[in-house]
This record gives sequence, C-alpha cells and structure tokens, in this order.
Amino acid sequence: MSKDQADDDYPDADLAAVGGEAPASSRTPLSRDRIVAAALDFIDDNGLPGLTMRRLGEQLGVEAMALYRYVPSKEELLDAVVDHLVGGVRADEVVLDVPQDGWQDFLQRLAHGIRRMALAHPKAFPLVASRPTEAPWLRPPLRSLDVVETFISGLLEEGFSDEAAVAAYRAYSSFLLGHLLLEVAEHGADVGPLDVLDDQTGEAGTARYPSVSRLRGSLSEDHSAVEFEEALEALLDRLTIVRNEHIDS
Amino acid sequence: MSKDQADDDYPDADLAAVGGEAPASSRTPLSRDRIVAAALDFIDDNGLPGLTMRRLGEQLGVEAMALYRYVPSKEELLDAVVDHLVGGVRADEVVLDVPQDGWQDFLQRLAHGIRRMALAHPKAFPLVASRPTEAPWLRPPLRSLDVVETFISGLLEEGFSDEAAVAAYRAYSSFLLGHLLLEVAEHGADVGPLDVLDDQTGEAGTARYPSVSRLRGSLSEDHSAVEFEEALEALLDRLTIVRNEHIDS
DNA sequence: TGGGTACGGCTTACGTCGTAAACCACAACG
DNA sequence: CGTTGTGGTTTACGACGTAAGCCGTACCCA
Repeated sequence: MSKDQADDDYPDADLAAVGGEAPASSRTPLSRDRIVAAALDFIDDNGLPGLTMRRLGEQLGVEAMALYRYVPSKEELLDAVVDHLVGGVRADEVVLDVPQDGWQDFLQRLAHGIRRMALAHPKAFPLVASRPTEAPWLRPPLRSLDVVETFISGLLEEGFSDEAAVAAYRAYSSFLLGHLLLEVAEHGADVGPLDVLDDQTGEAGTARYPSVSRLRGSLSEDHSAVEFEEALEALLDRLTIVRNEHIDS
Repeated sequence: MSKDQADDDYPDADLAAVGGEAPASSRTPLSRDRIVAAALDFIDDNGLPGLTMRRLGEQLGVEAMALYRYVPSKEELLDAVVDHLVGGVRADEVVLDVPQDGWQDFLQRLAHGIRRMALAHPKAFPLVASRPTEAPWLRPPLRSLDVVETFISGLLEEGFSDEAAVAAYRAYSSFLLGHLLLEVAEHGADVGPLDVLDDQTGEAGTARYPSVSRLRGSLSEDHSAVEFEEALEALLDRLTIVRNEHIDS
C-alpha cells in the first residue's frame, strides 16, 4: 500500500533512506545483460559477500524476484558475471589483434589482458579464479576466441607432446592465478563498505620476528607491474626451454 | 521433554535418522579444539559450502548455539580452522628439522609440507588460500614457527635487499597459491555429497576447437608431483639467480 | 547442609538470505 | 470482446547466523 507508481505525479521521494544508490534508471527495461552488468558493478563497489538478490534488485529499481525472469539462480548469475569478465578480455583489442606472432608473444598479451581485467575488478576476480576449476580463459564457451586454438595447436605443432602442452598450460594458468590473486587481494583489501571492520587486535608476537615485522610494510605494498612482467618472462623462458628439449629429443 | 540424558540407562537410539553421522561421542565435553577439528572434518567430508553451525553442532551431538560458547562467530571459527591447518604444517617434522640447511632447501621442504596439507584437505585449502590475503605460512601468529625468521633473515643476510626479499617471498607465495589451488580443485572436484549436481549441459562448440577438445581429458587429470617439483625447482633457481645478481652489484 | 554462583548447553526469537508460487497489470492479437 | 503472453509484485517457506534468556548440574564457602 502507498507504494504504487508508474501513474504520473506525486512526491515519490519518501522511501529512499536505504543507501547511496541512485533511484536507478528504472525505465530501461531490464535484461539479462543489464542485470549481469549491475551485479558486476555492485561487486566492484560493495564486495562479493555484499551481493544479494534483494539488494541487486533494489539497485535496479526492481523487486528481487523480478531478476529470476532473466536469471535462473544466483549461482548462474555469478557464472554469467564471470563469463562477462572473461569475454571482456577478448574485447581487449590488444590481446588478440594478429594471432600469428608466435605463442610467447600471444601468451604475454593474454596474460596482460587478464591482469588488466583483474586489476579493474579486484573484488570480482576471486570469483572468476574460484569458479570452474580450469582457468576459464581457454574454455571454448568463450565465444569466438579463436586464438585459443592458436595457443594450444601452436604448442602442439611446435613439438610439444600432449602432456607437455597440458603441463605448459597449467604452469601458465597457475602462475596467473596465484600472482593475480595476491595482487588483487592487497589492491582491493576485500572489505566493502557494507562490511564491518573487524577487531584488528593482537599485533603481539611480532616482536619475536624482527625481520618479518620489518618487512611487514613492504609486504602489503602494491605488486608492481615489473614484478609481474619479470615472473611472466621467466615462466615463458622456462616453457621455451621445455619446448626446445622436446624438439631435440 | 522426553530427551533428558546423563542418568544411566535407556534405549536412547531414537532420534538419529538425520544422516550418516554417528551419534557422536557426545560425552567428550566439547572444547574449542574439538569444534575446530570437527569443522575441518566436516569440510573434508561435505565441502565448505555445506558447513553450517547447526549441522556442525549436530555432528558434535549438540545444539548450534552451544558452539558459541567456544567460538565467537563462524568467521572466527573458519580462521581457527585455517590456523589449525597451517599449524599442522609446522608439526610436519620433515619441514622444520634442521633450520640451517640453506634457504633453498628450507623453502623446498616448506613447499612440500604445504602441498601435503593441501592434498590432505583439498576441500579446505581454498579457505586457507582465500583467507588473510598474505600467505599465512609466514604470519607471526603461526605460533613458534621460528624458521620463518630463518627464511626472511636468510634472504636478507645473503644479500637480498628488502624489496628483493619481498619480491622473492611473493613469487614463492603466488607460486604455491596458484599451483596448489589448481591441483586441489581437480583433486577434490569440489562438489560435496550435500550439493546437487548441476546441469552439465552444453558441450556444444567444442567441435570448433579440435585441439582443445583433444586435450580436454588431459586437462582434468591429476597434477603430478613431478610437475610441482619441476616448477618449484625452476622458481628456486630463478630466485637464486636474482640473489646472485644482487650480490654482484 | 544449604545457598550462591558459575558453567554448559538448550530454547526461543529475530532478521536476512535464496527462491517457489501465486497473483496482477497491461499490451498484442485472434 | 476474450485470450494469451510478458514483466513485475506479493507472499511465503525453509535455512542461515546469532542475540538473549532460560535452565540443570557442579562446585564452593558459609
């Protein structure tokens, strides 16, 4: 009662009071893509644990259950967010352009594309990292990313055995996973505005570990791009060596 | 009513019917450690998302609220589980024995210790990986793990600058994080007996990517220990090179 | 012996979550 | 006109984390 709308004119500005959310452009007609985009925005702003169907609906100017006409469940919504992010890497023109520059160059561009995505959405990246087990940037459902083909077959054609290609792929994936998870964790600090700050008690014991406590500051500083670059290059060098060994034998 | 106990004798076996849980050794008097251990067991058996205060209580033969006398919140309980696991790495005699074998040897033993822990508790490892941002195996709260000191100061004393030591530490951490997360994800398959299996539809599109689909099987096979070993050794070699460069200059 | 007092666990209750189901307004179309 | 979608709301259910209060038992000191 007292909350109908879409007629024409009345005060209307009485409920609000919930948060900083805009009344939302509630006239754009709602769609799966809009929902996914809004979910990603929400995660970026408020952190993964703060995302709730009701809150997401509210941000879209709509009741929670309305979302279920476009998305079968929250779980699938999160999957869609992941796909959206990974799809965005493809849209990154730098990643794909000429697919024939050699696999090292390609892997390097892909890695940087994923890193850009991770840094652009630090709160959301743990989601994509924890989702479908095998790193998603090479799953076929990644629509029309033909370069995947280039990567794998490139390895195979250049002398990698199946096992070596898989191992190389895994080394690459786990490198990205580990490096970016750490980088993103400190970059995003993880606590969204909706979360309460916890105690933060107990700095005791640090006295016993002078070196550790001395480095404590540095430990939470930014991963630098050069750190990433160096590690990536070392990895690619290692893969190259492995490949050459396989070719020689 | 009709559910008093601790007197002496009566049938007593009437409630059950809930699941496969044993009636629980409900005479051991409950304690924080017992709760933490039970939580870990539960996660190992049923997966992280299945863990619930009520269910955990039930497994201990106790009502959910009883746990709150020993644990302030679920969040802190999970922290305690992580500490328990990491503490277990310390108890791994292989890891620590003689702290003076050189930092490469130490890092190698530590890495294998953590890997053993991760493989022993595949469903719980993502928890420890996602917890307090900076890898916890070097946090001082890890009670009496003096070798932490050895590691860091070892690096410093052998010519690493502060920044280089931090970078080395990060390379090491992110390597462990990434590698073990992948290894554990396939090893544990993540779906606990409590979860429903989801659709699994849509194998379409694979036809366009013959190489990928050919490797699809291999991709979900086990990470082998040798894969880990090789990557670890490559990493340590790289750190050694970095250190030597720093010494030379 | 008796009456605190503290502990350990139970019961109840609140607010929030994901979501099933029914309902409703309105447009398009026979 | 009635029918059938379509896009949204309302209501409701069960499960969650957990605050608050209630009790039975054990111990302690008079």
